[in-house]
Amino acid sequence: MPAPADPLDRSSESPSRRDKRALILEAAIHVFARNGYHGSRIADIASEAGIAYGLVYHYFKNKEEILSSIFEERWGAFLDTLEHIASQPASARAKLDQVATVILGGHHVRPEWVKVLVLEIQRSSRFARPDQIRAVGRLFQIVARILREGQEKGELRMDIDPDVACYSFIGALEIIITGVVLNVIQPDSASLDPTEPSSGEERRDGAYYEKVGRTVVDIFLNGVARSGGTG
Amino acid sequence: MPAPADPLDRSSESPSRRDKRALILEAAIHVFARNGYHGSRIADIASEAGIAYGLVYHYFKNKEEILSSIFEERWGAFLDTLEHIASQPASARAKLDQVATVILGGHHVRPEWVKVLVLEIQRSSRFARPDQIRAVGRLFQIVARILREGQEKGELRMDIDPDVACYSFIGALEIIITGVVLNVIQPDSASLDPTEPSSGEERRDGAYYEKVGRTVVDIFLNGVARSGGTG
Amino acid sequence: MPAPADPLDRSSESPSRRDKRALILEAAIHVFARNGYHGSRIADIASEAGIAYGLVYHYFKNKEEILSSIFEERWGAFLDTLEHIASQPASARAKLDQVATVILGGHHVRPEWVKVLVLEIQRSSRFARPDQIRAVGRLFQIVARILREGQEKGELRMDIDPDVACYSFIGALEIIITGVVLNVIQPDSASLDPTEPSSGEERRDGAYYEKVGRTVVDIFLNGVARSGGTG
Amino acid sequence: MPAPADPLDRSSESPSRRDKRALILEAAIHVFARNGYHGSRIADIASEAGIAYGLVYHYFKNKEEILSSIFEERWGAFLDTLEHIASQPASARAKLDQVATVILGGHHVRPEWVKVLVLEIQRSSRFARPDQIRAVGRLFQIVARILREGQEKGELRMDIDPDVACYSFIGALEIIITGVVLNVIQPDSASLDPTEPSSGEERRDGAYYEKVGRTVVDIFLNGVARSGGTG
DNA sequence: CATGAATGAGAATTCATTCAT
DNA sequence: GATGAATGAATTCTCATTCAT
Repeated sequence: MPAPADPLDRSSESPSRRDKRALILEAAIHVFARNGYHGSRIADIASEAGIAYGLVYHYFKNKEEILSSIFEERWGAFLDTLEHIASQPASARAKLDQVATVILGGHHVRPEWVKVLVLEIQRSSRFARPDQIRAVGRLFQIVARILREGQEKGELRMDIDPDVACYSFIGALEIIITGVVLNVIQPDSASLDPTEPSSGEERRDGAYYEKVGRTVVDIFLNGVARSGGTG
Repeated sequence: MPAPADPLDRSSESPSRRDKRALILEAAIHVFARNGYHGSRIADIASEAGIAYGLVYHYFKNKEEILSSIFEERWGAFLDTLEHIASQPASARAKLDQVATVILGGHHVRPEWVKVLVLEIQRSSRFARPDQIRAVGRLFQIVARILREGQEKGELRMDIDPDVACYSFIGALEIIITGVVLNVIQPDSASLDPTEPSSGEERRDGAYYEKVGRTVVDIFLNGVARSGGTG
Repeated sequence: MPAPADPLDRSSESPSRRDKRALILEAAIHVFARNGYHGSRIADIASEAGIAYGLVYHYFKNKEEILSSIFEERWGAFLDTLEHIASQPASARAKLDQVATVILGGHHVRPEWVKVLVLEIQRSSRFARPDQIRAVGRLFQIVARILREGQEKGELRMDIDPDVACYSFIGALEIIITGVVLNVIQPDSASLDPTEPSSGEERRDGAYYEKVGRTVVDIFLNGVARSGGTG
Repeated sequence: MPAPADPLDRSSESPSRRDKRALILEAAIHVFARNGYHGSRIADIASEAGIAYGLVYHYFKNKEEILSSIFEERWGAFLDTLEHIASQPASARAKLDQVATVILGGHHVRPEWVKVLVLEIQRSSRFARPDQIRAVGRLFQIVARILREGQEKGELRMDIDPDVACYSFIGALEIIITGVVLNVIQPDSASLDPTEPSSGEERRDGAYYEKVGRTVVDIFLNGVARSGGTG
């Protein structure tokens, strides 16, 4: 797999002069990830970014706009990546594999981003603007579309509702991320095949995510029942 | 199925004289569900409970203790119910059916409770004391145990790790609840078989949850792949 | 000197039935001494006294009345003792010796009482009622009277104002008590004649107070100047 | 005596722009003196200083830090002055005269400062951090040193302990200040030689303090006993 | 653009006091 | 008398937001 150009990474946007804004967002992500949205003060973000207190208000109307900016940019990039995956002329299985890789791998590479997206933004969605709700909904739509096209190509069962089935797939991935983020799940070699080569924590986590991703797709496609026939 | 005595309901603890405490918790659940933990003031809880401001502090040390009390009591009851289900001499499939019913039905009957448990507590790493983490972990362990016993009885595939597989099942249910709670998912007749009888919203939601629950279990057991064999 | 029946001690007033009031005062003294007036809650006093919360309000109108009751009773007894000393047909020196013994010894025997009288009441005197002000003033008047009578009997210099001189005497004693109470002064054997017999802390403090008392009276009477003649 | 450049006065530190902090301290001293520490609200201090509520918290962590800042700065300046006096090549008597003048005169010139130092801080064991205790102790050490050097120079009796004797001197001065501060002592012409010229309250108080100061030193040096010899 | 002082609305928490039982 | 639940005013401290420089 050709290093899929980390879809969440925008740090290459030149954090020089014109993009102090990006600097602030980057800092905000770290601070939000560490202390939560409500536990973070503007002052924390400013000092993390190494800039003056009031400057934050030159670039953002208020605290909430920082959060929604993070959402819009990161989530947008994330959706673009998924959209790209969904549009390929590959099998549903291959697409789902890639989706799992992006979602789990995303957390592996940029844990703070995921932490903020999953924990802080989704939770504050109660106050969400309609466009944000819709943006979250698009994730489901994209996966549902993959499934629907899989049905059309005869790869998947016709008697399941793609709009419900997508929950099973996304839910599995999301709960794993949440679990890791909250330290309920501890990615460790314990559940890994010891014959696989492994070096250092970095590698180990990566291996864990790979294995888990494969399992999730496997279960989603084939089910856990013996010989596929209790239904 | 004989309405399994709503396992989350403890309101029968006589909210009369001796249980002002329960009254406050009940009020807090409503308020937290409506405004979120951070958006709720003690004053709101007090007025929702119809008591004086300071009385809240007779029963709870501080705001956070209210939240964790809610968690401990409701989550404990929830786990007890699951434990009971897991201990029955039924098939894995039957148990998973019941688990889905309890989780989705729980939200149907007491949306506020679920809202608070899922959004305010479970997703909040900030309040996570070790014992709370552990309590959340028990949910996974119980489901994993159901799967493991299913394997032992030859009902389920041996080549999947129950500790990972349980994420797929729980994740599916949780994301549905979250979606509904956040209004991303709108339970409506659109995705329902129009031939089923339906009367009023109440009924419609119930039917939706039933159908979704069945689908989730179906997918989890049999997979979405055609004739169970892409893996 | 025949153990002068600890003049501050009223604990023998039978703390049985009719004197729950005394019980509360006793408890209040301990609590005030420990935490200061403002740092003490009615609840603390009640629990120290082993009685119910609200009962305090049966015996005292409010928190302040507790403090002023302590003052009136203890201070009154204290003044009575001094009055008694002043009325004896003894020399001024003998009387001053006794005053020093009562004041320093009082602290030795009932440190809490003195702590409350000196630190809490005197500080709250800013809000004091005129009668309290007057009561404090009586201490000075009594000592001044001792001095005046000493002048009349030719024992003391005529060219000093008894109303000012009494400050020198009382001030010396008070600052010693304050110092000990605040732990600025640590009564220890360091400044004691090592030839004196001493056993245990109790004894050591007592000896310290005795020695200090003698020194204070000595200085007050004879001055610190060489051969009494720099004035 | 050429008005010795009021040693406690630091108001010349330009309370203009850069020293908002000093402005707040000044206001706090007034408010504390008027209402006592516990009777003063941050709001009072802010409004006395003519600034916004929250600005106080820009300069001080909390209410207590305001009090201890007052202590540190004023008491430090006070000790510096005493240190200076003690280091002069003068007689013990002259030094004690100056100490009395500084202490009594300090109250005359800046009654609020003394009120806060004496009533709110010195008598409050609750705020006594070790370094504050030590700072108070230094007052005693300085006076004890004056006495010790007086002994070495043959001016003072050798048979008194300077560490105890200093209590007699400081105690006399302190109780006078306390008395005046608490209105137990009313500086008035009553105890003044009516032949001395006097104009207005200002002058009268000054005269009173001078006379009292001289008496205190006189008694401390020569004692009140006739012909210096009852000991 | 940058800075950080200034503002002030909130919100949590405390606790003296009252009151029903 | 006794109890302790109930009340709610009072106050501290926080922090998003504004603004003068």
